[in-house]
Amino acid sequence: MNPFADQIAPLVSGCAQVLSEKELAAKLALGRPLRVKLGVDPTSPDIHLGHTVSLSKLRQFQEFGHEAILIIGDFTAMIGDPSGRSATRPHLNHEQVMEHAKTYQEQAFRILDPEKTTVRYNGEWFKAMGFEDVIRLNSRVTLQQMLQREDFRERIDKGLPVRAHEIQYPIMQGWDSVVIKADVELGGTDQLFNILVGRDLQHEEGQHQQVAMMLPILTGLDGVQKMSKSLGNAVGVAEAPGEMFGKIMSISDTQMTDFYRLLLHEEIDPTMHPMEAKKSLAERLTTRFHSALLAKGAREEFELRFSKKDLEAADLPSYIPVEGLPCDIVSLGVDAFEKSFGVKKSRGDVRRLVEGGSVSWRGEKITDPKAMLSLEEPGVLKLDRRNAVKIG
RNA sequence: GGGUAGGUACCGAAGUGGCCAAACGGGGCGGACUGUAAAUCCGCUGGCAUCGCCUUCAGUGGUUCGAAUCCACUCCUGCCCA
Repeated sequence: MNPFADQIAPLVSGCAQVLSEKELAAKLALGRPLRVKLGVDPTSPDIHLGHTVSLSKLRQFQEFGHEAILIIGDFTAMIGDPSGRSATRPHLNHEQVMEHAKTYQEQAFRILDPEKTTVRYNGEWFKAMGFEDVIRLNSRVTLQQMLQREDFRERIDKGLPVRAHEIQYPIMQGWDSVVIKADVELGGTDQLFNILVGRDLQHEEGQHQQVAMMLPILTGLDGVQKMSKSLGNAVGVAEAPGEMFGKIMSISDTQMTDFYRLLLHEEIDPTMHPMEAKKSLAERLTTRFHSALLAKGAREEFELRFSKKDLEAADLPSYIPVEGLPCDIVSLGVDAFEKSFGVKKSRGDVRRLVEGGSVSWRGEKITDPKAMLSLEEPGVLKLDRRNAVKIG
């Protein structure tokens, strides 16, 4: 009896596209564990919720007894995946990439089972290739194929540069599949092109072609672009419970549908108030990456601070001004941002916050940037929407 | 290699000798309203300081009382030709 035969439905569920289901069924019918590839490029040090969509699918394969191969693209990260990009990515050196790779792998294991995961760095084989090998590899694809990509086309139409190394990216990602003899490759829908190149190259090498399984792309906090750390719209899996909860609370109602589907694999209860549904979403996701206890705490803290607006009772960082600092509101604000939140603000930034009416001391709004605070009494200094500190 | 069009703040884009820290739009931030939602309205969006000062319009040097704007050279990009 083939242990994998009836896995097709659950494996395909949640995918945006599978090329093809028939091939997947055929592979499962072989009765052996499949080699399932997922590649991640450590272009930033953190994994975010967007990554977890495909990581979870890989996890599912693992649980079904297949072999999960996580490719850390230490070489490809230096080029940067051009998928969906309207500009060349900034070049990262190998040292930076390896630095990121460490935390990346650790964070990926918050979703994957480390025991059952094979981790491979693609520098392992790319570093060993000589120029001759590169040429040989390049001769397998045509320029026209590479230029079919929408993102390149768009750049060409707009007169923006497409650099020669960028077209190497899909070839490299494809070669990864050849090296590890992948049966299946997972990726976001934006990976379709890259994954198909993998199929072509496998075919050229006389291998069976991998099945492409594309997962939907999660939109970031801006509700427009895909979640990405470099776009500043991401929720990192390693973020503190409070941060995570708060960020999820800021998504729009329309986006919630996707978050529910892609991250919880369910539909929103239509009878639920949207805000309640969002709190529940935030709490469940925070539980997933931290714990039920911390998630509950984050929720309570959130309600206290933002719903009841009770800053006094909230658990705020306490702040002690540096010795000899003048007690005018701007100096204090700049120092507090830096000390308590690690955020560097210019005096102008803080002055604008004051003038904009976002700063308050002991519950009283301060709009005069020249105001002096007497710090004799303890109290709460509210700096902006989400940052406040306790003094004294 | 030749021709040609360009390089302005986070992005797009005006400005082509003084009124330019630089129009306008987007984005971002803040406020009001809310549910840290959406929509809407208002304000802010180089740095430091009380008029004011300082650093910015690819880079370097120059012309000028005065340059983002003119000149020279350099670097970078697109397009056309070879």
